Amino acid sequence: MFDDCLYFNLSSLTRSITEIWKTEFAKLGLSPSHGYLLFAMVECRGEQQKDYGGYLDLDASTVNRLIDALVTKELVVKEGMGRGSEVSVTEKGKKEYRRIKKSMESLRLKMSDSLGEKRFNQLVGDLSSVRSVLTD
Amino acid sequence: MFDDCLYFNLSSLTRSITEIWKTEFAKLGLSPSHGYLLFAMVECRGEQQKDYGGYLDLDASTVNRLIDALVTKELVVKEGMGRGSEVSVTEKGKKEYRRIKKSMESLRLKMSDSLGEKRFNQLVGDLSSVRSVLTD
DNA sequence: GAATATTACTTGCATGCGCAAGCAATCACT
DNA sequence: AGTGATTGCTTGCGCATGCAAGTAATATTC
Repeated sequence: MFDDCLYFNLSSLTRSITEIWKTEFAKLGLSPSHGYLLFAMVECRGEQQKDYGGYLDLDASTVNRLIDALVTKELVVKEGMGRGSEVSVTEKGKKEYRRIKKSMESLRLKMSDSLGEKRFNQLVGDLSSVRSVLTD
Repeated sequence: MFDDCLYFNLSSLTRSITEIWKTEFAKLGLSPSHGYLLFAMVECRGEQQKDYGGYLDLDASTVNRLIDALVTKELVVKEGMGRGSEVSVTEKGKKEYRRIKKSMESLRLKMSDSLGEKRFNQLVGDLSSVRSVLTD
């Protein structure tokens, strides 16, 4: 009924894909968001919380809570509170990063297998292009 | 950083698009989900709750709660509870349906304008095709 | 037609996210 | 340096959604 509808297709597909990502990341005891954030923290260490919000396109408050969860899991440490605070990735966190990277690669492979390389690339390209049009 | 990542692009774009849809539907005092459900209820009246779950790709419990919200807004009525219950759209609901339809058309136009007809169609086609591959 | 199995709706709980308001640190201007 | 503005982190709240367990209606089997 809504097969031609952008909103419906996007919402529905996102739920499916999120489910796949969740299952893969559950092996690491993380949600996808937590994994992506930790990944970003390792790749660009020393950034402020708000910068991660930019990379992940998430609200600052969401990033803040994700970080607190990573602290609880001892994957990162946070020194101080509020504006002055600093976060850094622990050794445990760095190990987790490598697993996260593998999970991401494995997911990419899995999707590219099940959709076909061409369709996969087409989709990601489209999404990225539309995203950049909308965030002008 | 995640520009080539399916999950990131999908999640992020869905948040943007949902925002646009929310803004449009807010004019009707509805959320997109409520609007889409009401739309479906008018187009296929007499279905059971679970069928709408199929059309909208939503869990039965979610549909149930959406319906209860529509009842509160007096857009539909529900007779009975539990398995035997029947839902039907009120006159008020049918009027709302026409506005919803207009909103959907207006959004389609808006997106097709800002993305370009070609890119818009490409994206919707891709999403739909990928969705059908994944729900085999 | 009575017992059992299946199905459909409900409800409680959890997760992910944003917004708005609060608070605290830093900056800018004088 | 002092005052006010800005910025960045925090927290409370609300919304959308799913899953799991409960309940009640219907179907199936004998």
